[in-house]
Amino acid sequence: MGKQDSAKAIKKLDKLTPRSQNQSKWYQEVVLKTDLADYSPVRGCMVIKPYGYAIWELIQKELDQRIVNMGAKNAYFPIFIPYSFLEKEADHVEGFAPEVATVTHAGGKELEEKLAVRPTSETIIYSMFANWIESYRDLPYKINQWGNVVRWEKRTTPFLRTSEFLWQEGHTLHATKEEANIQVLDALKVYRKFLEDNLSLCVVAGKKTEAEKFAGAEETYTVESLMKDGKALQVGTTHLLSHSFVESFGVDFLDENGDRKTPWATSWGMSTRMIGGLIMAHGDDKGLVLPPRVAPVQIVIIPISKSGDEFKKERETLQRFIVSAVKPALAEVRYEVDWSDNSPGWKFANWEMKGVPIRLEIGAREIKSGELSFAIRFNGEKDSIKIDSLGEWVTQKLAEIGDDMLAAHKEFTAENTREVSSYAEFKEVIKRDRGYVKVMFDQKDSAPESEIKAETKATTRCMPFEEDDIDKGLERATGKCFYSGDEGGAVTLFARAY
RNA sequence: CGGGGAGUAGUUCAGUUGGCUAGAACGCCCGGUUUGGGACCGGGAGGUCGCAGGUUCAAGUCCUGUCUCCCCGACCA
Repeated sequence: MGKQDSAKAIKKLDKLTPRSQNQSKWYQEVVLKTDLADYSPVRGCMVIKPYGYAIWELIQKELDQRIVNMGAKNAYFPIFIPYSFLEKEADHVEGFAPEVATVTHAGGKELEEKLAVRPTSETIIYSMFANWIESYRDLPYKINQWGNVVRWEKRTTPFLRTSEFLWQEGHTLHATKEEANIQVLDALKVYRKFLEDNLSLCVVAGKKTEAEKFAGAEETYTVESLMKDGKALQVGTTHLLSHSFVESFGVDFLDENGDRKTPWATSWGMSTRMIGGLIMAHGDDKGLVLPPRVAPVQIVIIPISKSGDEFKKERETLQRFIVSAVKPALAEVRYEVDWSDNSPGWKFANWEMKGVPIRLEIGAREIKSGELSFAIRFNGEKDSIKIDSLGEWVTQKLAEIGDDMLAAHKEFTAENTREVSSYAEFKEVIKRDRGYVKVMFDQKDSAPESEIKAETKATTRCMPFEEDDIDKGLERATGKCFYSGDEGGAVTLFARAY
């Protein structure tokens, strides 16, 4: 092996491990090499770096608007919760106790009462609601909080499951159960629409089984998304809490007749896990593929020019061209011009890894012809566009890429949703194809679910809505349970999940 | 938390039965040549070998503890 060969061989090591070769190594490298995040000295916690945080900020901005449009007002509650608060709701503490971090010492002394670092904020929020709600005129009462929570998970992965994560949690109170129910489904609709519009993620909406619902909820709804490796990811949840928490913390109100009533509560949340979903649902061998709406850089411009003094004029011409002819057309767009010293090939590969939706190449050729060369990250399309129509084209193209990515993910999800009628077939499909497996299942007793999980690693993801339409209610079809064979099975999706 | 693997430069790794001033490549900085799919030459900076103890004349290397990461399970947004 010559010197050059060995350098080349080593350089290859610096490249991204192809997704097709080693999924988990790929994921880890994408997160680190694209500068989304870094590990921290504390187990399971990650540092979200500027590129990753920019995605989160774009997510926040858009989602926050939609939440506010549902009538929620933003507020902030403390991260510390008296531990006894968690214990007031038996199911809640039972569900969360194993993963709660607690503060036992502060100010150099042992605390009289230990403090829980919130794993979720229901308890502290409803304890405050008890003071704030007095009359039916105060209802509905809708609060949203952007914050962080801590859950001491046994096994962590950046974005998909971290000890601390950032999220949004909405908490609402309503005069009637019907209203609360509508709120729970409205939030679910907002989540789905948001994920489709902004993250180009196809999701299945549905209701969780008894075994899978939130600790303390009467009903839990979910939006689940299928990752490219055939495993499902719960991207968002909404809970009909009904009277739990509310009763424990003594929240009540006087109705029109002066009668003391208990309001009906809901809560709902989505987290930085969404970013993990983005990576896993859209990424490919070359790295990230970002949907334009949440791409911190939507367009990267690679100037192609010779260096050296004799070409200084050429570079200046190129720069002037970019400033005068290109930049005005990109006024509404997040773009970056990469003037770094790296070679064009390196820049192409690097920005592809970072998932930038559109690349423009601009050199002497483009200046001469008045047509800019472009490449689309998502499908590899390469062509050129007249400089005069650049502005219009960019707006339309970015929207189109978002739509196409969603369409592709919808197709993928449909292709990987399979119906089976027997457990034998179920096991085979889960093992061979993964994806969603649609069955008739009787979920009233949780034992079968844990048996199936133990044997196949697959869990119930949800009981979907009729025709995938949240307004139509859950699928009404019933039949024999594929597992027990008894009547009373309802349409249920299983999958291996993150 | 159980089973397995790993921690040496920013990264990937080498480092012999414990033995001289701990190495390489890539990356980074400086100078120059380059630029349409991961360019090249010359020079340079960068390490208390994860951390804490111990054994020894001598520890990156052996022992104990501990922390973090990766893979597999049980817990989960």
